[in-house]
Amino acid sequence: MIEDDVFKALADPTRRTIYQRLASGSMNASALGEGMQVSQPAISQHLAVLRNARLIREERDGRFVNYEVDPQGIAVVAAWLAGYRNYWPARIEALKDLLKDMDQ
Amino acid sequence: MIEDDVFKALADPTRRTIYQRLASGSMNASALGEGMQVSQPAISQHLAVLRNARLIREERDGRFVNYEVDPQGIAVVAAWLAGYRNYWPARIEALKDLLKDMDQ
DNA sequence: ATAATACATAAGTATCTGCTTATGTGTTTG
DNA sequence: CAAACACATAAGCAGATACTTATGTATTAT
Repeated sequence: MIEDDVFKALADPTRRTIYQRLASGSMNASALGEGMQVSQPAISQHLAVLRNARLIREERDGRFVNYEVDPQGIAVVAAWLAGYRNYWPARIEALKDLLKDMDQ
Repeated sequence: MIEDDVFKALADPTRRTIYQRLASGSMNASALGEGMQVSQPAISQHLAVLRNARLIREERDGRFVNYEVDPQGIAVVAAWLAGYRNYWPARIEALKDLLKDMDQ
């Protein structure tokens, strides 16, 4: 099930970091690895998990592989969340505050 | 980190089912277990994980423990998602369609 | 008081996960 | 062509996870 793949993919903090980086601009696998504390194969494996969940997609460019966000994956989260709309903080401002707090 | 707890908690399909049930009305642990394919201790353990992520909260009532949705947990997901607003399907109708598809 | 009920915790175990090093595949550069 | 590069895959392993059965702790019913 795709919903399961998406939530399992997002359960890992390293994958959420990768996703966040890609959301700020597509880049290749090596660029993604820079500054991260895991090996190249680990990044590659994480990318495979994210891709399988349709959270990202790839486009080969010679010996490079460019990765970018695939809206399909996050749409699953949005849809899931929409089912619990009653429980969201009512105002969007509250969300923005929460976001600010979460930037460490 | 609470974000990590939330996403890890939601990674398990049984826990998402429990959460869904609670979203449709608070109930005690035994009621939650009914119809599910896991043992009573398993349910209890899942509830502890959900509670630790602030996705649910409990209220003891004699020998019963009533569980209900805690908006704090899902607010974390909403906040996370808000950061990727660019990638959501633009119209809420698209979300509703997706939701319909996801009802098996 | 005794038994039953509601739930949590303990301990053990099979499976899953994320990581590593080693190696493979394809592409580009010198 | 040979070497370097970008990335994926294979294999192995330590730790996490989800489950089980057994037992513990309150609370309520008889």
